Amino acid sequence: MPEEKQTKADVSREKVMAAGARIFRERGYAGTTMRLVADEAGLKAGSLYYHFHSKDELVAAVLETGVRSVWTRVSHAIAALPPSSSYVDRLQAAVHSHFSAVVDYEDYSLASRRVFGQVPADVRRRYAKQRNEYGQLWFELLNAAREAGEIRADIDIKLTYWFIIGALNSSAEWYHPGENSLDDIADQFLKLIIGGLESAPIKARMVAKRQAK
Amino acid sequence: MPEEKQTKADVSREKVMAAGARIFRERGYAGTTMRLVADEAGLKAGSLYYHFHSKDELVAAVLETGVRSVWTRVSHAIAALPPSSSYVDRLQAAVHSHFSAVVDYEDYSLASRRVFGQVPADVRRRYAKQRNEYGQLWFELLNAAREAGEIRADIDIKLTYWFIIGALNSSAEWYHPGENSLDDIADQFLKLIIGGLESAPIKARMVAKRQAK
DNA sequence: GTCTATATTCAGATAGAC
DNA sequence: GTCTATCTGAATATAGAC
Repeated sequence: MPEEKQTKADVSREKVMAAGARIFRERGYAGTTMRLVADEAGLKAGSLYYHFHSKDELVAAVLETGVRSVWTRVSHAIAALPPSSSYVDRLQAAVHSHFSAVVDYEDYSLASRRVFGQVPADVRRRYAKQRNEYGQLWFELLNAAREAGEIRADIDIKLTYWFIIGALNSSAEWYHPGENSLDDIADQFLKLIIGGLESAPIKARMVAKRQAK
Repeated sequence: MPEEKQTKADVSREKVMAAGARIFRERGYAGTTMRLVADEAGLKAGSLYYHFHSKDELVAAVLETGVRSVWTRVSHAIAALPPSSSYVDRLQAAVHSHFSAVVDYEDYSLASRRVFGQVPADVRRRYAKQRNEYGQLWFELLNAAREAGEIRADIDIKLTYWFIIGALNSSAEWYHPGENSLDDIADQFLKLIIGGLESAPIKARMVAKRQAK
């Protein structure tokens, strides 16, 4: 095999990208300077251009890595379920794995959130396309769950998607490891998403009312 | 009365601030130049400094206006309810008014989202303080609802707050007037927040299971 | 591969005329 | 109040030594 290991260039490239994610996350697109990225990566500014031909190429790589990481995690989590799993089970796996990925790759997640809308139009288009492809996974899941009667039929799927993803993605903004465990938060989110806020007595009354009709 | 109307300076100041919100929203903190803001406001760059002594002062005003607008809208909506209203009613009013304010003041909402974390530390501190004060309104509401037994007791209030606010605030990112009406979306969000995703039959089964214990 | 220059462009902010 | 003109610092990107 020609390349069995990472070359020195691969290692440096990854370091530069990780540094980029950190700085883009903190300072946005225009606020990030190649000097700051270089410092964070332990290089000099000029050296970055050996790995990325421009700032745009760097930010594109960060964005791309961000979606891909989450996407991979979520699709693996769903694929790992037994085939007999219900759609609600699958949704739970998706919520849990998306949330944990957003937190684990927080530099990339937050960098994406922050610089999307600030990057040049062509970079944004490529990234939006990729993000929509990942979104398809959710659409199909939600649609299937609805057709199977496992989730309510009176709510728009696209809206549901935005709602869930919006809530989950914003978690990287405030999550501090240590306060609550990641699993704990994911479980509470699941309860909210699936069961909603209403308390059991109220829920029972609502259900009774609906069934009385 | 000394000032019965807005002075010319007031009018210009507001124009500059609105222009600032638009540009900060689109390009982030560092990506926004005083020249771009001036263009948008129909002035020359130098003239901005008559109204705001620095870029930081401008961004601080935009952030401050953003929270204040939403806060005012939400507290008025709650105050307008009959005193006999349930906590769930109040929550519904809060969700609806927060959502509609975020959409109505979308330049300010999105500018805040995007530049928070990019602005100088002292500006960020002031804004975070104000945002937390607004958050108190939600904490108190959610706590009261829980104590009254109207919402489930097995979920952390702070988490619930982040969940709801995260979902609502992200709406400014994708909302396009015309597709769905604002009220329609707000209603669907309410259904999700209060009742959750689960369909009526599943909900009934869950409730029955819980009551059987 | 990474370094030390350096060119070129453009930003925030000020001064003073109108 | 708004303009024009300009100072000063800092950014991206390149060139060429090591």
